[in-house]
Amino acid sequence: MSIDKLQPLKTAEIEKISHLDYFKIALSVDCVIFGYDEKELKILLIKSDLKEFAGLYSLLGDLVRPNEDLDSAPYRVLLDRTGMDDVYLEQVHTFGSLKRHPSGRVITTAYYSLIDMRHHKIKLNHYDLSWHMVNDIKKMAFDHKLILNTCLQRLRYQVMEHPIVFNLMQEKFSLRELQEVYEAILGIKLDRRNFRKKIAVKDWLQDLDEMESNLSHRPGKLYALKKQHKRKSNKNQISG
Amino acid sequence: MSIDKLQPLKTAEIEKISHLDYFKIALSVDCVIFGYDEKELKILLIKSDLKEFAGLYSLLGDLVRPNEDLDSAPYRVLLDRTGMDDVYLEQVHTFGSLKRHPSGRVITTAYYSLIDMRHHKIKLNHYDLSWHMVNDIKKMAFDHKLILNTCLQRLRYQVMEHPIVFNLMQEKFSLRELQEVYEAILGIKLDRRNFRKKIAVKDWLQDLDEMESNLSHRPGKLYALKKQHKRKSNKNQISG
DNA sequence: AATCAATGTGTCATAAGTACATATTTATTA
DNA sequence: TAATAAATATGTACTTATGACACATTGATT
Repeated sequence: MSIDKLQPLKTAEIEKISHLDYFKIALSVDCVIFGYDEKELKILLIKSDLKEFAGLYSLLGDLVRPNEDLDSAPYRVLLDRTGMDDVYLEQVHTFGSLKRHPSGRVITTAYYSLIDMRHHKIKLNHYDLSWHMVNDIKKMAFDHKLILNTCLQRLRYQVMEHPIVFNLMQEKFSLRELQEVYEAILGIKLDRRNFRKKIAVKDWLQDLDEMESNLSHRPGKLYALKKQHKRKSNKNQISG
Repeated sequence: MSIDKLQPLKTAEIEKISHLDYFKIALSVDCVIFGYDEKELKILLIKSDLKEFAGLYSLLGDLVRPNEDLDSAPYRVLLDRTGMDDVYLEQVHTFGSLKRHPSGRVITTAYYSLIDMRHHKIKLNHYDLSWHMVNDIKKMAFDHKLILNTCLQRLRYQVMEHPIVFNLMQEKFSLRELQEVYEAILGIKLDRRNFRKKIAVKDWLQDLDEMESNLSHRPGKLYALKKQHKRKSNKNQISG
């Protein structure tokens, strides 16, 4: 069930539960799913089917089920929509202004995720899903543009602190490719020499003693994320 | 109505609303209210009245009302409990594991706040409220120790980036007093000379050309937070 | 006048950040 | 096969931030 499909409550239904005043609020999760392709940061969106938001896209979300942990809900959404279950996911913020959802009182917790698009072109058509360039997005359904901005801000902060960009990369990559991902995320050009110094200090990379191939210029060395940093899923982080 | 007082739903009631499956989850806010006194970081707590947590303390929280913004709820809680309405408040994380509340499915969004204890000793007795040394707290009701830790971590991070400690201070203060607050929050001793350098760079302080008095040693200069940084309340930040 | 207890300040060494240029390697093509 | 194009790989000098550390000064107390 998609949040988009949640219809306004009929008065009778509201009456029925009004003695349980505090169970009138529904809770959802929304996933800001970042991908990377053709040197651009992308985001996975679904066409909104609410008439209020005709033609607009919204984040992938769903109502939290009464019998599931909040932090499990976005994993379920991602599994359903992308078929992936070993993704990086981080809770960012909870959005709960009264008027944010036209169909009723829905508070949503936003998560962001990084996934390697090349491995998951699979289920897209099932659901009207599509990838969009983050930079091109002007307007979205609900308050989803705000949610996107908040998550992007968090991603930009996290990206230099933790080895998370590697969720967007193939197993083997050159330093140029890595730099291009950083540039796409941060939205700025980086100096190649300083970038390499910064990455070298972090000690995240394993030199594979292999080279790129099939390029029309000098190939670069290939690297992989060191094993000890490969915990793509963080299902077992703080949660309560 | 306090969350503590939320009783387990009787089966009949659950039946009545079961067709509205997704309105079975209640949403609350919990406030981690930091104070500072006698060179110690304190936190404002209330005695839990749930038998499951007899003798334990819990955070100040309440259910979010169907007609209030999520981000307004902690302001209401603080106003009710402390009489303050111009406090610093920041949303930190939402906790939603299935088993976190013994009385039913309650998901809670945690906020932290910094308030100057000296101005708000007022309403404490009304509510069984009391200040506790953060360092002494071993066990709390619900998952509130986890929430406290998460908020403390966030506070420690924020404190060097933004001029928020001043919410714990009187209008006029010496650099020594300021350093003591930082030490209490961070839980470490700081070098006086390096601390002063760091603060000087931030350009937060107004030199008042006044001195401390009534000390049995050399008095220090008094400072105040510069006007442009005095936005104690951040009610109008991101929210959606 | 001497002592106590704190304030106020500066330097040096190290680490991190930034701007910037040259030699090297491979594929291409003339 | 030699020259060219396009990218890789790398180092230095400058600036800024961080951390360790010591001494002179002020005001209250004895």
